[in-house]
Amino acid sequence: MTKNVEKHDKEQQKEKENRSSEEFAYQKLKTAIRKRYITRGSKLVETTLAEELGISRTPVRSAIKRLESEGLVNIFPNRGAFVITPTRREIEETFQVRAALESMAIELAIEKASDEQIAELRHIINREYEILERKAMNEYWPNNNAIHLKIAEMSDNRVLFLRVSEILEQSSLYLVLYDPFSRLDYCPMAEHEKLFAALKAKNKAAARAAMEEHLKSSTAYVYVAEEVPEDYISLHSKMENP
Amino acid sequence: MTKNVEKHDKEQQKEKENRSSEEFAYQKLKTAIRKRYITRGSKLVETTLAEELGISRTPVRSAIKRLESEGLVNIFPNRGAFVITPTRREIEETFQVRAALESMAIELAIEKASDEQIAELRHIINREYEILERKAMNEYWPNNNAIHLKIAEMSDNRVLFLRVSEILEQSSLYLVLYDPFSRLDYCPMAEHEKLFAALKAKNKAAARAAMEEHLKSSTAYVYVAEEVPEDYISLHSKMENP
DNA sequence: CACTTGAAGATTGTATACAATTAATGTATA
DNA sequence: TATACATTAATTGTATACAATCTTCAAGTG
Repeated sequence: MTKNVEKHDKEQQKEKENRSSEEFAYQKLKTAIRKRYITRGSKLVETTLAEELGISRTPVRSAIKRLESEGLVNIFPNRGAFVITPTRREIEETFQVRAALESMAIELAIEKASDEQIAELRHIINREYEILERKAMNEYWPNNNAIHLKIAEMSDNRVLFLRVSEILEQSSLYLVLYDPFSRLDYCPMAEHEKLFAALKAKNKAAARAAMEEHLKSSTAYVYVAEEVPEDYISLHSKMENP
Repeated sequence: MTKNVEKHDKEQQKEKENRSSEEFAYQKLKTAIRKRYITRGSKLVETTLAEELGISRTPVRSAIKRLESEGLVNIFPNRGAFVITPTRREIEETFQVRAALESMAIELAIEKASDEQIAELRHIINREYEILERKAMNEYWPNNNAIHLKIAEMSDNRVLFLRVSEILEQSSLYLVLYDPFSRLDYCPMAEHEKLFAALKAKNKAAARAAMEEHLKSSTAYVYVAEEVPEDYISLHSKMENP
């Protein structure tokens, strides 16, 4: 399950330079999960990963804990760490929380944003069209996230920005985990345009409504391959093991 | 600075039983920070703490990382971990985010709460009067937090509940860190009654307004002993060292 | 046959030793 | 005197060894 983590002794050494081993392990694991080299529910065995990455268990262990605190992994004491398997309910709940944060962000953005920031946002949204034209699907999600991050940044509330970053990372992983072919038959450009229009017009109510609508429809497109029983794994709670 | 962490060899061994060393260190450190045995801005030296707690550096290090992920500590790579010194701005931003989460929570609570849960909430609020009559100040904050947690629980959204728990813990620490005598000349009973009334009447708009008002006035009572320059320490950002 | 029981192996949790980095101190030099 | 540099001490980061715990699976028991 965890064999697909790349391993090229020399190159890895290079990548590792100027980074702590823990940071290195963290990045590798995170991208391995996001790119689904490690599938949902699979166990992260410390010794195996340490060997594959060419470092010791200590930084690997540390990296796994960090991934847990970010909600990408569940740790069961004395039993091991597993990539999350979110339930339908968890996904919906997460998007609901995300909506609360992001709709506040866009309201604040209307108050605080500078013209430069609005222009930058426009630019990122434009890039979305271009990416889809080129069918460069691997660039799609980063750019989509950049749109939401930009809005959070415009709120001029650092704490809010950090919280949005976290939950954005988590919720976009949900989409990835359950999308078997990175199909993306869901194109939110119209919704992004609505967001932008309301923001530019400084219409708070419309902006909030557009954000809530956008995130609600995002949730709907999560493809839950096999319905997971509701009590299967609960985020951050140490229950039974898969 | 970190000398006041208690150390009674035998008792500690007992407390430690049935818990991992890391959990033990985490709890000890957390309460030491909350009770201000370790003051804000002070450095957490791994070897010292390990000796004081009678365990090795490994679990101490791990516990510190956990505290960082919860926002009670800042870690500067290769330099050490420090108890947070939040700026006025950070505090206000945090309360603003908290308001977004909790006002959503109370709206959902109006939809979902059972009569039993409402009765339980009433009970916790009543206990507040009783605690203040007895002047049992050490019971005050836990009970106050219990009120907010109960409302979050009533939302029937586990993800939201966890996020509220986190930010509640963080923001109540802010109050503690800057309140030199645990004076508590601020009595939010009237505000809690407003929350309850709106909840019971199932009036969403009033409930949201009451929550926002309540948290806004809480912020105002944070006593920032010495104004910290705005760029002093930024939460979660690795900048210069105190 | 279902259900315990009990080693043996695998994996996590902790301690400790060593390496790398930073902070502190003292000395030389302009 | 102030500044730059070098040396030393202190602290963090990583590797490895050992201990505790869980999982597995086979043998025994009702």
